[in-house]
Amino acid sequence: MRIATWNVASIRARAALVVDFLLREDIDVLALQETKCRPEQFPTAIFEAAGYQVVNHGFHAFNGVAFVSRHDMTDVTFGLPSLPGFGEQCLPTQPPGANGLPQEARALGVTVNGMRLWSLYVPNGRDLAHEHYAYKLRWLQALQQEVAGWLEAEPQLPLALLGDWNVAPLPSDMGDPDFVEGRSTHVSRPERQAFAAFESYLSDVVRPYVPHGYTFWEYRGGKYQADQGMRIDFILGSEGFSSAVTGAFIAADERRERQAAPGQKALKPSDHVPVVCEIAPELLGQSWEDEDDPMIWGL
DNA sequence: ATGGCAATCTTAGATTGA
Repeated sequence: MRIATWNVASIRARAALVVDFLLREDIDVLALQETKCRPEQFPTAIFEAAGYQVVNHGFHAFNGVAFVSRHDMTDVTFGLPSLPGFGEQCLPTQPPGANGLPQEARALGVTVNGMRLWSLYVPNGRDLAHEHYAYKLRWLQALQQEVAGWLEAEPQLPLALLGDWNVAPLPSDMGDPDFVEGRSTHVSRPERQAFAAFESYLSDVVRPYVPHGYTFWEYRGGKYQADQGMRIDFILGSEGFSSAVTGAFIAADERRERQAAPGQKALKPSDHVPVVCEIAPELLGQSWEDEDDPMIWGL
């Protein structure tokens, strides 16, 4: 089965493109970020008509995370109280985060076929001197501590964190000349250290299959045409998840501009593209620790 | 070159994104 993540930059503007992608690439479960809508505004019917169930989390026209899945989703978790919030004042529907500021719709958890999956939209940070940057680092640290706790309690858990991490972990992940180490977000040492902290428990399940490739290209300045992108969307898996991954790809073609059909509105692409991994469900929950079992060699 | 592109709501200029 195929599991994917995609920052769609508005699900209402992109629903037809997303459904087309799901069917064309035979995707079973898709984690979405930047849905940019409240739950009742989500275009659920178009996904259900295509055979997908929908779970989504959003407070207003910013942020927003969701899952669409061909398989049943259980244990739906809307956000994590340990994560900090951001902004001025909570809406009536919006609980406070760990710091008392409004919790944002950036984390959604579901369980599918025994896999624990999270759709995550990491704050972008805006600028190294902006309070949003400090929020980003605190948010990542709080999430990492949650993950550590989950895996200490259940080391074999097939867990995957899918989403827009807004960090380019390696120098080769940053191809946008406007982003410079020491001056820009996404490439700073604290952000890269915050990302690396997850790799004590999880591994990037796509990198082994796609050593180089971007997942985002800025709309402005012809950056896609110049291939000045960045790799900031990742699927990080626990051992119990990673050991079931049999392939992966980045659907970079989804960043292309498409011709509008005659009389139709043009379908503009998201500035992010989908990241996909292939899972062999029968391998889920295995771990290197299983290799401690006695084995007979060379007979 | 502090622009440029896209989506949203406070509809026409501000805000957010990365």
